[in-house]
Amino acid sequence: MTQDLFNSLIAAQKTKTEKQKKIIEIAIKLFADKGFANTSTAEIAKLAKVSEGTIFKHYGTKDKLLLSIILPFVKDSLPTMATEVFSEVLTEDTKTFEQFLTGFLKNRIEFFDRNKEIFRVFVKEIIYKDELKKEIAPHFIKNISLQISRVVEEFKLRGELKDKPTDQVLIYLMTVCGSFFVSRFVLFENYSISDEEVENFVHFVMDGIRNPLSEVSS
Amino acid sequence: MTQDLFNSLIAAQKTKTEKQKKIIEIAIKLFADKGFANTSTAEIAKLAKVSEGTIFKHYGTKDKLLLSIILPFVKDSLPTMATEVFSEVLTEDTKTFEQFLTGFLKNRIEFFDRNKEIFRVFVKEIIYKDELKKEIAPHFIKNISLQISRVVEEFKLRGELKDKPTDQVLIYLMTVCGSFFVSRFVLFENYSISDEEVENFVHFVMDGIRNPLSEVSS
Amino acid sequence: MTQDLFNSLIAAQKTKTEKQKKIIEIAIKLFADKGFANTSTAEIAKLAKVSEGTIFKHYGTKDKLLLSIILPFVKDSLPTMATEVFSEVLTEDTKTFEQFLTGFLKNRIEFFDRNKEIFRVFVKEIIYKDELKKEIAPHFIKNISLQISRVVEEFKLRGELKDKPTDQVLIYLMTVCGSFFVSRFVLFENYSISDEEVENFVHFVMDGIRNPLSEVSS
Amino acid sequence: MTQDLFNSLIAAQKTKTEKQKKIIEIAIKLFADKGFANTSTAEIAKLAKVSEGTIFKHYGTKDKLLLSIILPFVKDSLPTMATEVFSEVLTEDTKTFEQFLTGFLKNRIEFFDRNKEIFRVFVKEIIYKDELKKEIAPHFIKNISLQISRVVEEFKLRGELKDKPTDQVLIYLMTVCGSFFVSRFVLFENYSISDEEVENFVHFVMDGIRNPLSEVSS
DNA sequence: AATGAATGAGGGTTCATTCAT
DNA sequence: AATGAATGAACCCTCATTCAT
Repeated sequence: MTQDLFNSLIAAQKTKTEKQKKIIEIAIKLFADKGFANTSTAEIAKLAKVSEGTIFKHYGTKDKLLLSIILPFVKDSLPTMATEVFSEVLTEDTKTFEQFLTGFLKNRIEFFDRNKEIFRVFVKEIIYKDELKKEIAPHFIKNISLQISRVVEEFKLRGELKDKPTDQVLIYLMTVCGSFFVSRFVLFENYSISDEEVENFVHFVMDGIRNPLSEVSS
Repeated sequence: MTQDLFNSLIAAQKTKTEKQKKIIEIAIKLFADKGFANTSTAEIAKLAKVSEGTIFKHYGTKDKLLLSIILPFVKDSLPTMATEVFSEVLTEDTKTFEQFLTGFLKNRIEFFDRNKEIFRVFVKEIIYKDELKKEIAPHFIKNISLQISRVVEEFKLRGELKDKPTDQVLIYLMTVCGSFFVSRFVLFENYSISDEEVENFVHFVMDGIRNPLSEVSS
Repeated sequence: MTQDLFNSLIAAQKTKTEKQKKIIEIAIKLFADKGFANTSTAEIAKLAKVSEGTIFKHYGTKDKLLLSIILPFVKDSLPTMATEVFSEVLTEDTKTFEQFLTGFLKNRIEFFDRNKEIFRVFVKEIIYKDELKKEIAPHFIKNISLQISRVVEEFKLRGELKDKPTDQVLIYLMTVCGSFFVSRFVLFENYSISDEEVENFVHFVMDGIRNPLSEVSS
Repeated sequence: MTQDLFNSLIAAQKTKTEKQKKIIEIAIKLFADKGFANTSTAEIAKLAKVSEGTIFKHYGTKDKLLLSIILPFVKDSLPTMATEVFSEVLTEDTKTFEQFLTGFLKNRIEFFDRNKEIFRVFVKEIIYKDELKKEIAPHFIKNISLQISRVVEEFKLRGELKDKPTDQVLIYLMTVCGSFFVSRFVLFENYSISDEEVENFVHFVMDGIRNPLSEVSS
């Protein structure tokens, strides 16, 4: 079982005070809810029942506070997670790419569901902070896409997937899955995803929307 | 030819002064670039070569300035556009859904390309402003999805599309296309989309990534 | 007559508001009294009966406020003054260096007396701000010492002054006069200097403290 | 040989811990460099490798920390020093006031050189702290001037010095020597004073800048 | 219609100081 | 004796907004 990212984050800085934990907890909540720029340190302090000074004692800057939320999420945990994901999802029992994709999505849904708020913070801020967009996002994408591309190639060999350039397949998968997560977790905030929905989604990704009996099929 | 949205916006409030136009122009640029919360009215005033007073004389509030950018984009222009789009894209010559989808994407790409910055403002702010998310987005979505669903049903009847619930197909299409636009126009800012890329994309949407010769095909 | 430096400073930035004048006036007073670091912008605002925002609207930064007090004092006014001083003090009637020195000191005393507080600010801050010490002080010193050295050389030629290297004489004069001003205006704040004191001082500078009849005289 | 003031200061409070010594050492350095108001206790603590608590445990207040640096310098050490100075400098070999003054300056130069930083702190803070200016400076001045005035009077009797009021001579000497030390040790920080410079300086103090052969001599 | 000086609430941040351990 | 987490007042500064001109 993948360990809880949230806890790993909380534990990142050794011997974190109760107050520090509370600050991070509240900050995540507020950043996720109202966005970084619209959240004041005063508000965080108040809700965390901490003086404003304490926040700055520990995190130095509002920006660093944000980073100390996002960085562990991306740098430490995600890669680790990624490996685990594939070892969990890609077992001998995984006979088809369809199985893999379904497993992958369900695994990530469960993961993002558990870390829903940090994910929201991450998505919302990546739009604004160039340092995030230009340094961290690629790091993040490369790591994931590398893993997936191996799976794609494996199943291309096995003949289940079309013999299209792996790049193209990958971009399509990333676009489609990324959007799946973002729309479900960030846009429609309190939306819970059913197994059925996942399966429908996977079906479309695998076979498209065209009627295979249609003579116009390419 | 679809009229330029930007101009329609500019013209919305009749007899707009040169100063007003300049304010809107600069505001769009800055909001798109740095986000609403990170842009100060002082900066807008300075770049628009206008006094701060003038901005507030015309728009009353920074929030109202934002709305006076986004609302025309959504309320006035998009629906009009929508109709035009379909009348342009869905002619007698449109023999297949694939043709339609390709035409639709190309048309929208050209449109968003022309209104790239307002689109960026819109996407960035819809995440934060509940009034946008809860009132305008649905308005927007309903309008578009209504039109598309008619097309989908038409081509289901003609047998080109699978006989899946229209809702499901629609959600898939919206997710996939939305993501296509957002990732290309908002995330990767200076990205230009080739015809080839569109065609590859359409291909995957239509037929998925599975090798049709694979015996596991459902 | 030398124009009032204070007024020239006040007039430096054309069309200064009443509030701006008041800010500068109060800031000079407080900086002179308690020092720059110990004066808060809030206090300046309060005493100047102005909102804190106004201060920053006009001067941008507390540091720039300080500079906008000191720079005009040093850069614009002092050089001008310097020329005037010498043209006033060094007339055909100036028969001796002693006369010159007495005139110079009295002129400067009157000047510093009128600009006592800015002088205090200047002296107090030059100790801390490296930019002042390294850029402005030399500018200041060079300007003055150049003028004085010419006078010294003139009177060396006339035989009134010893045939010592001009540098040495200059350094002594600057040290001694600088100290005279600083001790009287900065250290003992409300001290007024009598003509008699000036004359005694000049006497010592000219002839030293040794009894000329003493046979040990070098 | 005069004992090192620094050590005497360090030893003042008996059984000073290593940490206490380190605190004082760093505080002197920082106060001398950046001034009292611009130095934070946090910085002292960090550089002294001590917790902030420790500083306040020992010194109660940042102000008291300053005093515990300056007071020993003025109250304990200077008077002692003073006596020593005079007993060292004013021996039977001291035939002339010129000799005495040269000896005195060299002795003080050596002393201030060794305690350069405390001297800097003292000079910088005496400008701001009224308690220093009004209580300690006079104490300091009285002590020194008392001693010097005795020497001056002695040499007036011996006929080497002019028969001017001792007060006047004293003020001149204090002004001139004070300035000599302050300009060399506080203003030009890393300046080392040559014997030659001292002798030139003494020469001017003794005999002034006027050419004795000049008929205008008073 | 347009200006720009002025505002004051609030923002992020610093800092001397306290106190439980 | 020493720590360092915590405090909260004060600090410098920003900003949307107002208003007299």
